[in-house]
Amino acid sequence: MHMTLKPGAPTAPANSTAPKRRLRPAERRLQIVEAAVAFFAEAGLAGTTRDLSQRLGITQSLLYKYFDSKESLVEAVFERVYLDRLQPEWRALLLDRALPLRERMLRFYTAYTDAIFTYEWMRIFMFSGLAGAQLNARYLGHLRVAFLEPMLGEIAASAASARAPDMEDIWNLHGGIVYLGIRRFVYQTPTPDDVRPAIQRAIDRFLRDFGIGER
Amino acid sequence: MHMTLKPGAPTAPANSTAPKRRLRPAERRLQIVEAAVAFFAEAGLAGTTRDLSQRLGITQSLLYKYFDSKESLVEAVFERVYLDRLQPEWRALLLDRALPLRERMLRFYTAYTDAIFTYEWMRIFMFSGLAGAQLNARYLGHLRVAFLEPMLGEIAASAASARAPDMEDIWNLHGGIVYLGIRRFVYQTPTPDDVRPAIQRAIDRFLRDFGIGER
DNA sequence: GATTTTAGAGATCATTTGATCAATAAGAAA
DNA sequence: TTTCTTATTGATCAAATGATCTCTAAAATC
Repeated sequence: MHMTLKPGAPTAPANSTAPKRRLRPAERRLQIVEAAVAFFAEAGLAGTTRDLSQRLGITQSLLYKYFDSKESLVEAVFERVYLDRLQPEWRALLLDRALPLRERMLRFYTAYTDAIFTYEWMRIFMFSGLAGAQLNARYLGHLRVAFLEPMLGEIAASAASARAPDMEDIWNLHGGIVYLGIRRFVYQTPTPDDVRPAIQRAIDRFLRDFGIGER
Repeated sequence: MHMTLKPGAPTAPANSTAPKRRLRPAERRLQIVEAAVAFFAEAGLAGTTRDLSQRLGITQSLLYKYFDSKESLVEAVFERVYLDRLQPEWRALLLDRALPLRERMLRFYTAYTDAIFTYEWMRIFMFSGLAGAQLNARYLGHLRVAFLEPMLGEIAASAASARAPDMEDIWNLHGGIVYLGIRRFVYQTPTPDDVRPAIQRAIDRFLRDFGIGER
């Protein structure tokens, strides 16, 4: 018997509302990329072009009209998934001393987890990390410089106690929060529907430790 | 061009010290499983049997003398990787009130991260999680019942303040620590060589939050 | 040393899968 | 309506890959 260990095509109905019509290139391309995001998130980056095309209700060869290779399709998927997830204004939010630091961090992590706690993002990020894609390192570097380091600076500035956090403390806070998404979407283990209470407690715990009271 | 997105066989020298001799079945089987652990950790569970056999310096067909299918080989890999990682005595350690709680938690997480912060374990755990293997959920369930819930109980018992942690707080602590390994082995991003200081700070921060002083 | 057992190699099969290309028909242009 | 463009299909290729089978030679047994 010929067995493969890849997840393959999980029971996915071919687009049942099949108009079977010719689409304008731009539309079709977008449709393909969006389906590919969902498909690769589920099946992994080793998912086959045939399974993807079946899910779209188009022929496999049509994919090659829009992408030179599977690799370039995956690249388009990355672009689509990563693009515009990190909002530059979050930086201003974190630095806005008109707001209490706790409030700023709460808002930041609420917005951040709203953005990345999706089945597609979480899993594709993991898949690409495991595949050794440079993207992840760049993403985390950007995250650190644009948001986490400013956050660290603000906490240090507010810290009443002698102790101030270092970058590893920040990563610890960050990891504790992100782990919620990993449990939910990678390990597919039960997690609270609303993650905000857990996040709030994590942030409060963190700030309290550096002498920044809730009140 | 025929391109595949799988990591394939990363520049791995075929066992250069090739004695090329006949091994007794038990030895050969073990040799295969150990090589498979390293190989699948690197290439993912979709790595090919041919690449694995090449790395071992044996023929691909020989693998099938020892395993019915690739699937059963992967199962043997799981068994090898998961088996005996979690030491039952850690539970007794966590419950040993002769030791300060902080000390118990410190020792537990030192032992735990010593056990799982390896390239093989971290990556194979992620791969199998993404592949939808039930194993991960079972593992985490076991971890929770055997260690994390006892830990939660001990913290609640020691908590001076009115507030006591709930399971999500424990997962937050746990996630913050495990994230170190994810950064190192999955995202392959720089992390401190010695993780103990960061772990110590995370534990102290946690305990302090529930009124359990270091001193 | 002769005989038997079986670990291992090598060839090969059947699918799978990324990719290509000529033929077709849907829709726009005339 | 007719003509033209091109999105889409269907057939096909070549390489990759899990699996099987026969044969050989190393080691165990006598």
